Amino acid sequence: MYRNHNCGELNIKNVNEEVMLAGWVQRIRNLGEIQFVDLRDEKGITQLVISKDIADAMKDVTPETVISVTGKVEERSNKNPKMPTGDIEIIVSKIEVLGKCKSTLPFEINSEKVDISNVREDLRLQYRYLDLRNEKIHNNILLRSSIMKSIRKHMDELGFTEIQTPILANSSPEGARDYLVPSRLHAGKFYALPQAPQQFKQLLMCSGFDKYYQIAPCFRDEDPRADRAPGEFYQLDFEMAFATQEDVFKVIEDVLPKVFKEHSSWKVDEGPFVRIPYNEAMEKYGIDKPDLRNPLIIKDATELFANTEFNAFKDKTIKVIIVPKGAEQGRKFFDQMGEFAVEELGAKGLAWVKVDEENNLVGGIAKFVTDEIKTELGAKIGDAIFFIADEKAQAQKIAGQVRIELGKRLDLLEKDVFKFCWIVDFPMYEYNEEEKKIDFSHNPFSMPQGGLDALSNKEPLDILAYQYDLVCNGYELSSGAVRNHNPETMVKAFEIAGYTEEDVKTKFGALYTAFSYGTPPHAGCAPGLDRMVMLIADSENIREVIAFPKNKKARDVMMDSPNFVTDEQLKDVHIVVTEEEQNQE
RNA sequence: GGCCCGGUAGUUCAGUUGGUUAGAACGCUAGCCUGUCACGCUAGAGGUCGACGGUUCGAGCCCGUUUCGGGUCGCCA
Repeated sequence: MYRNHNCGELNIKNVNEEVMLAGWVQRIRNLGEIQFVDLRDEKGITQLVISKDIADAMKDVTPETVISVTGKVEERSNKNPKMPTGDIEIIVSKIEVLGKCKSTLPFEINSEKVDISNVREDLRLQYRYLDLRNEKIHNNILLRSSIMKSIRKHMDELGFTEIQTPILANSSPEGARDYLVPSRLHAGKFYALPQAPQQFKQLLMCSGFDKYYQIAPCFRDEDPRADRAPGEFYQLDFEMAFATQEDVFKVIEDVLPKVFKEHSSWKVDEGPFVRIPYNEAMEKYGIDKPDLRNPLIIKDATELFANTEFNAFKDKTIKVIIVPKGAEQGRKFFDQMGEFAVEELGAKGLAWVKVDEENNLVGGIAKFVTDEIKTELGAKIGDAIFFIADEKAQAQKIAGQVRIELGKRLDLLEKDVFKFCWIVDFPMYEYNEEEKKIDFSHNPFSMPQGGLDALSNKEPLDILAYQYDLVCNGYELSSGAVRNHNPETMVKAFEIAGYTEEDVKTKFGALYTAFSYGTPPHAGCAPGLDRMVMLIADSENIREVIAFPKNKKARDVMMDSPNFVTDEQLKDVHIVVTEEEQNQE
């Protein structure tokens, strides 16, 4: 009816065939007696030739108009080697306009003159259906589909069962803010969209499903970031019965390298991935999601400066970053790094020295750095050394950010490679300075290392958890844990964070009760799908890999959502909106 | 919620110390053009300079408020 070929498949072998093509007009080159039209569909572009005698049919045809054409395939006299279909063209005999297009578009589509990523993002999101015609972003969505297929294939091969869990779920007191859904049948009560299928998947373990997975939608009402989607996102959520941390690692180390390799030409780390204990990560990288493409490593020099004369270093934790060939940099570079550290990071300063060609310490704070210190740190001829002095946690954090910035400014990152690592042994608890109490540092359902015994006998802040993060190129791809499947241990773990047994029963009743009916030890993980696609697509903006993303304020500017609803609808769900609230818009 | 950056033609941007009628490129419209493929040439249309208020003889530009958008910190078990 509309077409018998797509726009990407005709070639020299089809010459003389009578064909029908349909698609979008990408460009019209009108030379008077003859017009050339680039016709585009998802599969490619084919050049049409419109002669003077049917030029009338082009009257309503503007770029992005949808047409169907009939014509004969001919070999081109001027071939275009840049196009897959560049050997042929279609001598058009008939044009049918299937969908007219306004002559002025909100932005140029598939223009080689304008980079779409420079166009205002809110405009692109308002006309997302047009934006998705752009090849680059269109391909991101196709890539995402292909990645999901690949994930399902490899998870199935490992014996996982895909199970869907409810979207209308319950509010959970810990963690992110919930998206609430008012109940019509139960006045005053609310569902919540799941922040993750956490409790459901643990219950599936109790039910005897051996290996569960799902590409699961998750909803969190928190502010977004460039790498964090507003409102909703997807995870490859999985959980395994009778499994240890290592069993979970093996699954990831099998599936992810395959998925990445199938979709990228970059080098991909093979399993087993590097394991870095949380404390070591904070020491060496100053962050719990280190980018291992960056070769710089933070060293500790607190002991070496124990008797220093330099006031800024007295009684401080001293962190050191040695930059090979850093001595080549001029004064300006060191000044700008210092400016960055002070202004952006809140550092008190950023001290530095160079090791010159005679192996002497010069510049910066050279007079406070002894040769002994230089030797102990392993600094060599041509190195620059940066020093960060502060309270321990702050010094780690600042050094971590300085390390990242040095990597950027000196272009030190290894190219075209995906480097994975596991951050393991997260602390179970952390101290909440504001509320002066102990909080779960990560996931309250994690198994503490040492179990009930550790909870009963160790300092809470010293207890580690079987809790791990998967990191790729500086992005946190996933959290995961061996779960706490013992009701007694669960109650004790929550007790330390200030919850009573009654709280646990009320808030996590199903899980608590289920665990008393025979639940296997289980463990799992949930890599973020959007971030995976973003990494593979080599994009720095997560909205570029989501078909219809919300903006920074969690609004869908295309559908104009969220929005007011009718009084009838409100009445149904027993909600009263005050005038004041309505006027705020 | 804090901090930073931005809003000028359909799009991307320029706009000097505050001083004629606010410009460029691309796009759009019209005309010319038979081998283009980022076609070319000629002409034209297109602006509440985000909004409001202030300073000034005079504001796109300075000041204040506000709004919209992005980045980041908080937040994200």
